[in-house]
Amino acid sequence: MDDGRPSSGHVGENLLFLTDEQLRQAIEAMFFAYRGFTADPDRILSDMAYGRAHHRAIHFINRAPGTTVNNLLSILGVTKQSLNRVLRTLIEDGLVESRVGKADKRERHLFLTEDGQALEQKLSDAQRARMRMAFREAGPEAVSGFRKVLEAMMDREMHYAYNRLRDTGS
Amino acid sequence: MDDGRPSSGHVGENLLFLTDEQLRQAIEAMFFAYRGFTADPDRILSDMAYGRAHHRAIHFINRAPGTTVNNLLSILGVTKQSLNRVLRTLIEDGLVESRVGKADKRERHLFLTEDGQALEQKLSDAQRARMRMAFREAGPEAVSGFRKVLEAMMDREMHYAYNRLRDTGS
DNA sequence: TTGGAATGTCAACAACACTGACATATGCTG
DNA sequence: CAGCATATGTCAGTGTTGTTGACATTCCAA
Repeated sequence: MDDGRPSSGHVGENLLFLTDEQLRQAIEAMFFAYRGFTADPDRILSDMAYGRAHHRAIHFINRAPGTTVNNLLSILGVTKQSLNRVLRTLIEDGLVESRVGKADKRERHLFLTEDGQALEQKLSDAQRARMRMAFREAGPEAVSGFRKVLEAMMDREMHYAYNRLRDTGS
Repeated sequence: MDDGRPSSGHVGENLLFLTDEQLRQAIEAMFFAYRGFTADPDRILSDMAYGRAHHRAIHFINRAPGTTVNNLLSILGVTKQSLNRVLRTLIEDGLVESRVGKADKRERHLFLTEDGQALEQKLSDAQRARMRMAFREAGPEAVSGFRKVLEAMMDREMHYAYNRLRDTGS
């Protein structure tokens, strides 16, 4: 293993990229890139009392305003206790509003307040700026490939969640 | 913002992909994909007393055998205290060996033991399997684009680290 | 010999995840 | 209505991973 030769026997032009070594480089690229991906928002958040978990909550509430706690839970893939800790501080600080559901009063629908939207802007501006630069540098065809690979890398349920957001988002 | 139109004024054919909405979708794709990316090793590690930090250390020690603690530190981007906690347990458990440097006896050179290599195999096999599937599904051109975008997304220093590993690795 | 670099260690702390248990309000169904 | 399920919130405890700050040791080099 890891001998730098293709993992399947035949060396076809369209199989060359599946070398174990190539795969490992891709794994490392993913690791380093994700660090860059989160670096800018992390910097902004560390000045406040918030962390990455707050960012994720804010992002998805902004993305799907009125979403329920349960829905957010399934998107974020954490326990309700973990999410609740984050949501509580965001609500206390007036960045998120929690409204009791009309149809089902057990549900809480989550919205960003003006302050919450302002922070979301600040965070996603930074993150988008980096993404935009990377996309410009890599070119349109690369971007399409980038998306394709990422989608293929997701777990099935996450892919569903991703598509649901896509459909309502744009 | 986020109105689904390009963020820059002019709508050229080669700028269309830079819509804020597109960027946001890419951000979410990155988030969901990274979860998938780490899911398999995380599952394996949770059965043992290890976590993601141990995986990273093992990965890069395997990648660059004999690397010094300081070098590993700069790659991983954590404090020496944080890394040391992880390394100590790995050494205690006989997965990593720390040898005093010949030229400079202050330095410790890190190697995986047989057990360490076995675990590394197990972890990276799982991670590569997912990556391989994603690559197969997306196709060679997509893979090239994927790599391009990831590289453009890294911080400068991380890009250097990445290239250093690339050069020695293959 | 003195200063600095590389490493290791101790202590305290914070963010973020987990499990388990329990409470409350609401909705649904028999 | 009674009973069960659902949605949410909360309390307590724990674990991993990160951080600072302080200090010791070892060794190289000027």
